[in-house]
Amino acid sequence: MLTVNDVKLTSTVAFRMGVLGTIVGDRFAERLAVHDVKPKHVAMLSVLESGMAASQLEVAKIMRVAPSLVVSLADHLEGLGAVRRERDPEDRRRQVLALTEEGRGLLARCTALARAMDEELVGGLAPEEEAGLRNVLRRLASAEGLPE
Amino acid sequence: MLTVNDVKLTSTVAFRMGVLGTIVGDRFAERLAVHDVKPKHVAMLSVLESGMAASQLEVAKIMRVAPSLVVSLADHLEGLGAVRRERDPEDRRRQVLALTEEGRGLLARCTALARAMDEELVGGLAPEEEAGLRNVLRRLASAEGLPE
DNA sequence: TATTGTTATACTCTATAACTATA
DNA sequence: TATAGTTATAGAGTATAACAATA
Repeated sequence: MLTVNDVKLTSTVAFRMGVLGTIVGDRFAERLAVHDVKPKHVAMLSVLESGMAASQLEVAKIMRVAPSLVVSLADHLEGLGAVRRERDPEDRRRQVLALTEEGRGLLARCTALARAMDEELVGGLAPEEEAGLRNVLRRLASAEGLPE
Repeated sequence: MLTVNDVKLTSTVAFRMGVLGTIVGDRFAERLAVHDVKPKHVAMLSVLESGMAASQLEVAKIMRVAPSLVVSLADHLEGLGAVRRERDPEDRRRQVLALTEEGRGLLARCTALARAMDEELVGGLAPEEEAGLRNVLRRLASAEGLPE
């Protein structure tokens, strides 16, 4: 082959997803600030709501973060009244995290913020383009072993 | 309305793009390590290659990072022989960053890594799904004012 | 004075390691 | 001894502020 590879870095899926992910994540974080939470706090609420994990160590594994980070996330959410820590009577080492009614409301409010961002993000797309994007994101998330 | 909003946070475009962007970005960073660079270094090479910016302050604006960060990125790339700093004779305050041949080669090798990741990422998609994804990512990037 | 680049400093996020309580 | 959680510490990444050189 005599032709050269002139694909630009910035047009690769990997580079664009990384950059757009950072921008979208930062913007989500800014908006979450009114509720005094960060994306990882909301991710934790979501994990608890799904019932996929209850103890802090289980939550850490699902979220792919260090157990020590779960401690501080849970501390903050507990301070907001969004979660309660309950000792497992069968194994008193385990702290079972329980979503409170306040926590469910907080999750709903944060989800509403994400949906509002979605409208801004995909508002300029044709319906079939939006459907295609959602479908592909769902499949990529699934391929990465992410929940839902 | 009596129905409740039961859209899940994890299925929003905003949340998924943020999470997938982090995963993809981290993976790209891991692979770039063999070339002793990080994503921002490669982004800078790409900006220089595009000719959209030359002075460090211009590069900082295009990349949306602090000027002080451009200093350390340029220091590192200069150490690798990928860029040269040249004082602008017309305004000796300006450091014009010039991509070297070595820098072009480095950019090409890093772009090849991104393309290899693309194949893994979209390999499971149908051709029209992949085309749709690339099209949508290009439009979202454009809407965010990103280059290319 | 204003601007470009640099250096010094501090802050955020998160992981690793040491430690406590329970098993 | 091993495990769940916690606390202490450290590192990466990046911004802000102070500074130097030039305009």
